[in-house]
Amino acid sequence: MPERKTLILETALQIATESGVDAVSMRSVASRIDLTAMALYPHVPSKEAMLDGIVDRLIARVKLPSPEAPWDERLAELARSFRKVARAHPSVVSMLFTRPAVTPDALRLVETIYQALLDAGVPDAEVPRLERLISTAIVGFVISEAEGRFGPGSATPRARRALLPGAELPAHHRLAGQLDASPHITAEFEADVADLIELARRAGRRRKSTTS
Amino acid sequence: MPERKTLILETALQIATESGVDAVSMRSVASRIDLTAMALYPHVPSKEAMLDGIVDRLIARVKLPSPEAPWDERLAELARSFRKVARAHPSVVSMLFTRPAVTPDALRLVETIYQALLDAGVPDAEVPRLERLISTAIVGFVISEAEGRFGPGSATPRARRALLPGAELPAHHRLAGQLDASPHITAEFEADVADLIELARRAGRRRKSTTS
DNA sequence: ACCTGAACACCGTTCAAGT
DNA sequence: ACCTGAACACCGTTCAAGT
Repeated sequence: MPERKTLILETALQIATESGVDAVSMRSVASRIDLTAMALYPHVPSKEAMLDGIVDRLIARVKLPSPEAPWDERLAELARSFRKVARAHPSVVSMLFTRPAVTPDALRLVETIYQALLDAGVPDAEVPRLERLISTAIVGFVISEAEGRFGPGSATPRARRALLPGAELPAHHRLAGQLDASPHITAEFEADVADLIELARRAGRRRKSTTS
Repeated sequence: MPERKTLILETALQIATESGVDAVSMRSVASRIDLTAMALYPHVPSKEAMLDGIVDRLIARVKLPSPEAPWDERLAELARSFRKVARAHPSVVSMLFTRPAVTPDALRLVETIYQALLDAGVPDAEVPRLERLISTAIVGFVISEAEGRFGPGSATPRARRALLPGAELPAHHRLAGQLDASPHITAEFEADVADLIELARRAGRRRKSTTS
């Protein structure tokens, strides 16, 4: 019987991907599978639940890294495949913080990160915090990318600077050269991932040096 | 003439804070200041613009740190005062990623971070990326906190684990003791901020060791 | 210029009715 | 059990009309 529910949620994900989350309505989803809006209610109790379900379907698409790889490679691979899924469904990504999925698939993602951090030698007491920091930074990056928060966006860096007198923005002006160049976003993602892995590595080393 | 616009946006922020973003409508905002919904349009071109404006008003509340403090203290203070504002308006916080403010106040926040990173000795070429990483992690934390993504939330850690057979979740079970204890969220925030500052410090040292 | 009230084309959801 | 169609109480926004 979960077949019907999955069909509804996949249809909702499809509409969100094509036309944005705002285009998802009980009526629009129902009509695509030749039903009326009210026919959805036995399977999905509310629109809120439908939006939660869209996020679930997105999470389910993320590929887990091979458990044989070294811990830092596992973290990097997970981050990359997460970003890949996100880039395929940009308008859905903004719901990742506000509708945290509590599903087996979501749990497996967290388990993968916990395991990597343990293998890095991070003390048990620090693992949950580091998992939250890393996943928050990765999800935040991916949302920012999807929403165009990076890149010029609506206002070019130059136009932005013009909002305030130059005297108030010495750092912006010193960095004008960097800011006006459009950033290589994949390189930036890799550098962020490397920095986060470095934090984990340091947390692992701290333990070892205390232990030995 | 911007008085009227500010009144409208502050009213919208007030309603969002009291009753959630969903309670903000052209009609609800207008009626609180004894107008009809249509009377808002000369000042706010659309509801989307009104939601953008709510975020602007939130950003405007963030206190900047004293420029005399050491760079790492400035970063930590900015993060803390940002979190303080966010905690006072939890339901508004989720819009921070999706509606990035492009206003003088928002610009001053970024300028403060740029300046701190430059003072830390971070090479010009790395400052924009580190600013984005730090602000993404901080905003992500604050959204997660506001949305209850940390803390037990809807499903307790124990209930979460029950979604999958134990054999699939060795790390979760090893960490059960940590996970079942409710995290001290302010301490976690401080630890995250310290880790992010540490990344900046290392980026600064890397430069110095190359230079000398 | 600023505001109103009616109207339009949507919503999510409830409910009585059908098969 | 599953689905429908009408209805309710909302939306954002347009438009003609008022002052």
